[in-house]
Amino acid sequence: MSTDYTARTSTQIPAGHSAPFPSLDASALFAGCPEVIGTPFSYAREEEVYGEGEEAEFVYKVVSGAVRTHKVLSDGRRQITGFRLPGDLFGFEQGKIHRHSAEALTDTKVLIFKRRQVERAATDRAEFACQLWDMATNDLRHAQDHMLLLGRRSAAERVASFLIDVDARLGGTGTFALPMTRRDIADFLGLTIETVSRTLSQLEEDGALQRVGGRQVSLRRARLHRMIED
Amino acid sequence: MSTDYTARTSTQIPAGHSAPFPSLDASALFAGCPEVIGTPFSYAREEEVYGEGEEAEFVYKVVSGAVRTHKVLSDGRRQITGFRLPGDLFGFEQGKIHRHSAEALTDTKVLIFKRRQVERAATDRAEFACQLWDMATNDLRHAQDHMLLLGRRSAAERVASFLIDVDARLGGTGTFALPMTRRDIADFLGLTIETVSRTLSQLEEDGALQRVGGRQVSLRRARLHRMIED
DNA sequence: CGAAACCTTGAGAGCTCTCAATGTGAGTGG
DNA sequence: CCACTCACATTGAGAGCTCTCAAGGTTTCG
Repeated sequence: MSTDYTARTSTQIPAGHSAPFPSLDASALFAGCPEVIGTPFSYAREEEVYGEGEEAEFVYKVVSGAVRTHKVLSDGRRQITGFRLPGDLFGFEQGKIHRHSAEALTDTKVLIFKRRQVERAATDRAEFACQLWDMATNDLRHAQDHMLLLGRRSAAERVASFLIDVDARLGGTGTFALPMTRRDIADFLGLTIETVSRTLSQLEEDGALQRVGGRQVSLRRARLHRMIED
Repeated sequence: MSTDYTARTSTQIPAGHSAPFPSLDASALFAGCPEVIGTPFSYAREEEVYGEGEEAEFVYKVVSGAVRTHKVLSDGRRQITGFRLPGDLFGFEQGKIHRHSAEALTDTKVLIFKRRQVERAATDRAEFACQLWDMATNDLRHAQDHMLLLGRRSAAERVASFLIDVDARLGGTGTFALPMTRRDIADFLGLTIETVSRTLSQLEEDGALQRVGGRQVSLRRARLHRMIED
């Protein structure tokens, strides 16, 4: 079985797909801005796109593959704040410095835009600035949903919610391969890898999903939805 | 001793104060937009400003007092996503519906703006739209910081971090009265009121702060900072 | 001064974490 | 093609942190 999640992702997620949790669909964002040209670039699996504290010189649009953004504490504890899939934009900052890190989950292709060019375009064209605003507001909504998950939901609810979200982003068929490791899932959900693993086993035992190998899952979405109630 | 936190807040936080965690300072946001007129309005302590699911017809700017925004699950579990103090703007949504609720912590004065007017102004004036974008990006950064807190920090770290943040927003003197209840603190930090209370007692025992009554605190900021290391 | 809301403290339970061992799958080299 | 290796995932046992339930204390406000 192939481990080329990049290929799988790019076939299952059309460029115009409306992403359920991170960014607003941005496939058309730069369409009317010929002055904002993206440069194609590639990152290998696990390669860093940018690190916390670096100058925020560019913004990025995922073409294929997947990227995680996260923050870390000095003792290594890590919180993944989001996964970016094809069509998503990321790398925007309020100041000049990146306040989080970004790494490629798999081999990933992106378009790179000069931050200053984007800001210039936003300053010149209100419609464009409004799209950026809209995108940020949408990201903020997802962040608030995730705060509720991290602050108030049980491990089973977190995992069920996560599976439903990933399914929706990967086409909504109910059957897919998780494009990230248990560690990434754990660091996104505020759990340990052992708890994620145990919870998946429990969900399978309860008939809420089936697994093939470590990554491939088939969800019984009605049961999972019932577990999160909201 | 007075419990008029509204008055205390409004004297300790100048209108132009740069807020450390929620919104970008927005004191001048509508300055150049005479067509966007805010209507003064007041809310009593514990009064709802808007509820989740309601149409998002207005946006709000705090003049005095304080507001909390939160999400709730059907069984009552609540996650406060932020506290809004004078100068802060809130109530923006990506769609037409509020995805969270907002309530006044204390008697609160706000300026209300018609959402459609704000959007019109953003469409017309790129500079204005950029300010809104910037504000949303700033909110997003704080949301990401809070995800790290909720997902990966211990109760002691959460409380210490919270106290430092509130101190900074209330003037940075190290001595202040908490403008919210233990329940609000707990629901912001993803803890129970008992754990918040126990943690405060422990911090006092460790010499990291002193308390007078339930709300007044004096921080030893160096010690608190040492506890969060990041 | 009295009532109600808020806060603190205690005891025990439970959920998740830690530490450890075993199992599984993908890529590699013989 | 198969054995090997390494990273990843699962499972178990016990500990620990936070929660729940309960009682008592404190503050606020009428």
